[in-house]
Amino acid sequence: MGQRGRQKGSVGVKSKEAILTIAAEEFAEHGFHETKISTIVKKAGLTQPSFYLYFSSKEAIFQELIHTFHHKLIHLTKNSRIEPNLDKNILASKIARGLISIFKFFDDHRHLTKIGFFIADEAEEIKRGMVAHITENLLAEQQDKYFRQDLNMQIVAECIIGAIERLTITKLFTNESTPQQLANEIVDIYLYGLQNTES
Amino acid sequence: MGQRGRQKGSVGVKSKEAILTIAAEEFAEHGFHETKISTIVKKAGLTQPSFYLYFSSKEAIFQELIHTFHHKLIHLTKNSRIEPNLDKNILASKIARGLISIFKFFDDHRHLTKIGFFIADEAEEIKRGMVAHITENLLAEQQDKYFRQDLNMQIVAECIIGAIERLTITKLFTNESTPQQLANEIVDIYLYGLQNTES
Amino acid sequence: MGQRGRQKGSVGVKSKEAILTIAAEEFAEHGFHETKISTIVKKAGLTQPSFYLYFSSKEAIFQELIHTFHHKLIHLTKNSRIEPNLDKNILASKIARGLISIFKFFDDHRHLTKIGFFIADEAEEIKRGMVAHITENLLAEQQDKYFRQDLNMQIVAECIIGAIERLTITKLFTNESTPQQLANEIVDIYLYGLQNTES
Amino acid sequence: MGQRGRQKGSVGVKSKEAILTIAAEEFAEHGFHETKISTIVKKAGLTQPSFYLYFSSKEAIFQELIHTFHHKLIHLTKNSRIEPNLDKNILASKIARGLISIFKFFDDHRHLTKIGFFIADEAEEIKRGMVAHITENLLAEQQDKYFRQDLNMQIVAECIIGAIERLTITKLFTNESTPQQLANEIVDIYLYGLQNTES
DNA sequence: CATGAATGAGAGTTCATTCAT
DNA sequence: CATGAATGAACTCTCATTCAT
Repeated sequence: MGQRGRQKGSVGVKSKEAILTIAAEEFAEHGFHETKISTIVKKAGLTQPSFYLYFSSKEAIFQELIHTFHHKLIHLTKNSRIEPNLDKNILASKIARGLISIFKFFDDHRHLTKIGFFIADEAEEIKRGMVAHITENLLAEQQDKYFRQDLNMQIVAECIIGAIERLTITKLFTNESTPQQLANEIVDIYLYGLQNTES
Repeated sequence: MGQRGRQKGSVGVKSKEAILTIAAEEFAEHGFHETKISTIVKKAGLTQPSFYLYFSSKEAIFQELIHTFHHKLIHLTKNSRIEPNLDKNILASKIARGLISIFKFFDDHRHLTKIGFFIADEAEEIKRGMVAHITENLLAEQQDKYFRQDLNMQIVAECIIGAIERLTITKLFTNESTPQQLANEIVDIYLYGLQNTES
Repeated sequence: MGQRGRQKGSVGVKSKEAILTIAAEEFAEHGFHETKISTIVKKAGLTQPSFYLYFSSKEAIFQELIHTFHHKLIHLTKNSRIEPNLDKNILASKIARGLISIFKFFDDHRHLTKIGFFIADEAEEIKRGMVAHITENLLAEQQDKYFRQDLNMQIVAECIIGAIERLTITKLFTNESTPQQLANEIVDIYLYGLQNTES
Repeated sequence: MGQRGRQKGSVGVKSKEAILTIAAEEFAEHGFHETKISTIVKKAGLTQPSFYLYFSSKEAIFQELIHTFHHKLIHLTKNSRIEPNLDKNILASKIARGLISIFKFFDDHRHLTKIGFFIADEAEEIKRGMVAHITENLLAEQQDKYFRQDLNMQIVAECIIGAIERLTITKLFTNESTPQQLANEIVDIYLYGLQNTES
C-alpha cells in the first residue's frame, strides 16, 4: 500500500499547497494589491523564485483560487436541485437546506469565499450565476403555485443573494450565527414577510 | 457681496473640483490601486505637483470622497425618520418612500456610491451604520405591532441592506429599474413574503 | 533672440540626450543584454526612474537608436544617386565618392553604426536595403555598358557590402585607414580585379 | 576492442551529444542570451542538473561549440595551401576550390557557423585568423606575379572574407546558391573586376 | 545517470511623492 | 497657481546554478 518515496504529499506538492493556503489567507485579508508575493513565500518558508516554480504569476495564483472557489460552488449547486411535489412545510425546510449548504460551504471556506465572493472582479459574475440558478428554482416553484404569482423572481433572487452576502460577512464570519440559524431566518423572512398578520 | 479676488469659481477651486470629479470617476471604475494620480491629473489638464496643492496624498482624496458620500448619506437618513401612528397602507408607502430616497441618492451619486458603498474598506462600517438606523426604525414599528413579533430586526435590516446593495448594482446602475420600481418590489417582497396565500 | 528660460537645451532635453549618448556607447560596446539601464543612468548622473521619463523601455531606446541610424543612412543614400553619362574615369571617382560618404558616415557615428549595422537583429534588414540600393545603381551602369554584362549585380552588391562591413570594423574603427583610402581600395579591387594584366 | 561498460554510445555520451546538438541549434537561432538552459534540457528530454553533469556552465558549452567550429575550420584551412607554379587558368580553379571547401564547410555546419562566425564575440578573432591565412596565400601568388603588384593584399583578404560572410547568410543559408556557384562568382568578380573591357 | 526542489542575485519597471522654479 | 524634472522605495519576475536524493 503506497510506493516507497512517492507517497502523496511529496515535498513539491506540499510546498504548492502551503503557498496556496497562505496566499488565500493573505488575499482574503488584504486584497490583491496589498498582498505581496514576498510575504506569501516568507510565510511558506520559501524564497521568491520558488513561487514561480508553482505559479506563473501573482495573477495566476489569484485566478486559481477564484477558480477553485467557483468550481466548488458550482459543484455544490448541482447537488441541490429542488424536486417537485412538496407540500408547503417541506418546501420551507427544503429551501432552508439549500441555504444551509451554502452558508456551510462559505463557513468551511472562509478565505476562498472572501476572495471569490467579495474581492475578485469576477465576484459579480459568480453572483450572477447564483442568481440565475436561484431564479430558475424559484420560477419552477412559482409555477407550481407555491409562491405568489405577481413576483418578479429575478428580483427576489437578487434580494436573497444580497441577504446571503451581508449575513455571511456580519453574522457568519463573526461567528455570531450558525448556518442553520441564518438559513432559518432567511426562510422565515422571505417566505412569510414582515407584516404582522395577527391583527 | 463677494470677496475681492476670491470669488467662488476661482481657478484653484475649479481645479480642485475637477480633480475630485475625475478622481471619483476613476476610483469608481478602476478601484483604488488601479487608479493612478498621473491619470487623474492628465484628465484634469494638470500636472502631478498640482494634485498635491489640493490633496495631501492619494489616500487623502480617496478618504475625502468617502467622507463626502458618508456625510451626504447621513444627512439623507436624518430626514427620513418614520413618524409613529400610521395605518398599514401608509406604512408600506412610508417605507417605500425611504427606499426611494436611498436609491435616488445612489442614482444621483453613482461614482461616490461605488466608492463609498462598494470599494472602500470603510464601506463595511458605513453599511453597519445604515443597518443600525434601519434596525432602530424597524424595532419601533415592531413594538407598535406593525411587524411580526418573532423577527430579529437586525437580521431583517441586514437582509434589506443586502437587497439594496445587489439591486443597486444589477438593476439601478444598469438602468434596468428605477428607484421607484426597486423600492416597491422590496416593500412587496419583505412585507408580504413569497408565500402564496391564495387557494 | 531666444526667449528667457526656454532656450534649447533645457534640462529635460539635455538629460534625454545624455541618456541617448551613453546608451549608444554602452550598447555599442556591450551589446543589448549586457547593457544595464542602471549603468546608463548612473553614467548620466540620474536614477533609474528618470530613464522611464524619456523612454518607455530598454527595448524602446534601443529601437530609437537603430531607427536614428537607419534614418540617417537612408537620408545619406538618397543624396548619392549616380547621374548617367559619365566616362569611365569619372565613374570610378563617382563610385569612390559614394563609398567615401558611407565610410565617413560610419566614422562619424561609430556607436550608432555598431548598433545598427552589427548588433541589432534589424541589421540584416538594413543591409538588405543597402544591397538593394547598390544593386539598382550597378544595374543601371551595367545597362550603360560600363560594367561587364555577365555579372550578377546582386551578388556583386552583397560582396561590396561585405567588404564595407569588414573594412569598417578592421580598418576604419581601428583608425588604420581613412574613408578615402578604403573607398579607393575598394574601387580599385572591384573595378579592375586582382588579375595581373601586365606581362 | 571496446572497454567494458563504457562502449561508445553509452547513455552519458548520448546525452552529452544531444545537449550539444540542441544547444547549437538554439544558440544559432536565438543567440547567447536568448537561449535558456531550461529550453535546451527540455528539448533533450533531460532536467537542468543533468546539464551540469556534462558542462560546467552556459558559457562553457558555448565556448565548446565555438572551439569545435574553430578547430574544424583550422583543420580545413591546413589542407588547402596553394602550391606554387600554376598557370593562370589553374589558379582560378584552385582559388575556387578553396572557396568551395569553405562554403561547403559552412553549409555542412550551419549552426556552428552561425555561432562561431556570426554570434560569438570570438568571431572577430576567428575571422582575423582567416584573413591572415588568405593574405599569406595572396601574397605568395602576388610575388609570383599572378596578381597585380599594387594591391594591398590584406585589404583584399578582408574584402573576400566580407563577401564570404554576406553570401553565406544571404545566399547559402537561404539555399539560393550552392557553394560552387558562390565560389565561382567570387572568383569571377575578384579576379577580373567589374569593368567592361570590351570596346 | 538522473531528478525534484530550491535559491542567490539581479533586472526592468512602476508609482506616489517632492524640489526648485 | 502651476510645472518640468527627478527620485525613494518597492515589486514582480527571470535565470543560471546547486543540494540532496
